[in-house]
Amino acid sequence: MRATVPITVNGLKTACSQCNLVELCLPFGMADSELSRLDELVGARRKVKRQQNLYRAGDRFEAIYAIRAGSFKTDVLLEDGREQVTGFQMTGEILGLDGISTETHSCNAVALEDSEVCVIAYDKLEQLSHQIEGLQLQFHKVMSREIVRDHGVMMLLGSMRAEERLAAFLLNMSQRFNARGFSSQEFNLRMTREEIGSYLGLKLETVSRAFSRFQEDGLISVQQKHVLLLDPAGLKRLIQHQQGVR
Amino acid sequence: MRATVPITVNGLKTACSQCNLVELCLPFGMADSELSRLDELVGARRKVKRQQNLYRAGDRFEAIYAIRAGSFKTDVLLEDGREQVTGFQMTGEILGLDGISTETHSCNAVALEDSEVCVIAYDKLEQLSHQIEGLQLQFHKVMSREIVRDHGVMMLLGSMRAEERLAAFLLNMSQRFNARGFSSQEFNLRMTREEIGSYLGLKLETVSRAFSRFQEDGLISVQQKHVLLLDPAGLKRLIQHQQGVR
DNA sequence: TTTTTTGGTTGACGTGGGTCAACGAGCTTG
DNA sequence: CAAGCTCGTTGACCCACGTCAACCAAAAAA
Repeated sequence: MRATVPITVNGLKTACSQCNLVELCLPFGMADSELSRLDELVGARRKVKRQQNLYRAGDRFEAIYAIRAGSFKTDVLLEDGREQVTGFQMTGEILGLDGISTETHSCNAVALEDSEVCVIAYDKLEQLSHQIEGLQLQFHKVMSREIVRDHGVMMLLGSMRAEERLAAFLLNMSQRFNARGFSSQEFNLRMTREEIGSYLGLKLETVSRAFSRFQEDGLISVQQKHVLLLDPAGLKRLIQHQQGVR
Repeated sequence: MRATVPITVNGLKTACSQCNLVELCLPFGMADSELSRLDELVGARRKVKRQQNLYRAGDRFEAIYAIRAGSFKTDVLLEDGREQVTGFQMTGEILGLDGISTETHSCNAVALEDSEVCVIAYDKLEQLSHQIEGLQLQFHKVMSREIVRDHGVMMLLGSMRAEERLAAFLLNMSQRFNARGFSSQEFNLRMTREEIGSYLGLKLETVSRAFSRFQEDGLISVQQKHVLLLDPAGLKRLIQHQQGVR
């Protein structure tokens, strides 16, 4: 079998070996020799405009997606209309893993801004995992990381008070922006207060008040979606020393 | 390579092909021809007494575990002592997936009763997944199912009120007992009110009060850990129609 | 530019569930 | 079988966060 370099709709090569996100994405930690073989994995890129769905709960599962540009939220809806945001995803992160188990997506993925993803056909991934030593392990690590992340969110939702939740959220965003070469102290959130609230199990008013409180206390400076972390250590202390409600 | 039948400490064969839990466990859905090859996967069984740890956060990750008998809880601890139970596991379910990502376990697994697990060396699983067609897919499905389950817990913690959470918990237990050939209406819980509370993001008093309320309303009959679901449909309605707090 | 819409902030007030405390029922251990 | 546990139940009280509502800023539309 020969690896062919796939061509996308917009005529750009979608080669993992040439992507600057390797460090963050599925191929992380793979040997160069293996990496070049990966190029046949990514079929095409797909653009998703702000507010559009990459996939919806109920859609047949066929591929997973690596975010090349932009960001997403995933959420679950209850029959009665209640929404729970289950995560926010940034470049290099993988979307769609929820679909493997039942071959049907179980949540919605919505672009928070105009974004672009690499489409990774799942059957091809399965095949290549059999052949490329490192790919299987990496993929397992990606899934496992998602499980660990989810446990962190459960901790947050189950055992922390409002301000602790927001502090944890801000520190997490900071760390992820930093990993992508952006400032860890200053960044623009892509989601609304309501979406943050849904993720943190709080109402938007509570999120807004917590932001204001942090600003009063000199921990951060906020203006709409623009956040400046003035005292990250202070935020960390907030999480560790404050005793929980539950 | 020849498959050898491994012998455990207690002299019993640990063969997936002869295990009555195949329907629920990792081998689910695999062809008979593939199944027999699986027997070399399970190294040994390990007994874990009530209250003992199968593994702890920080332990080096080497194996995943399939529950042969008994049940477990997994939890995460915060520096300040707060505990969040992230799940309860029953026979046929897989423990330890959290360890793959960092090669270190990120949570604790504690037996809720005297239990026994099949030890599946992870490196062997990786190898065999390369060779056995169906094993890789099944393993991916198991991990994906865990992710979907976690999203369900987030929904519960983030968007439901106390009674809804307990109703969802009871229905989930009921369904899982049923899948194991036990009554879906009558069962004995293995965990304390405090552990249920930690899982549901509630205090034990709140859990206890919700149990009492359900009994008053004729939805269930409880006596300590013994539960009888008198009106499962009523519990379901409670989740769907009650409007959430958040 | 003005108008409209969407998102964010803030205040006043209400309540679900947390806190604290007493008590009782099973289990275990001597 | 008493003594000491652990676990579960229930009541009284309280507070963190939800609810409702007014208002403002930014962004989008006209």
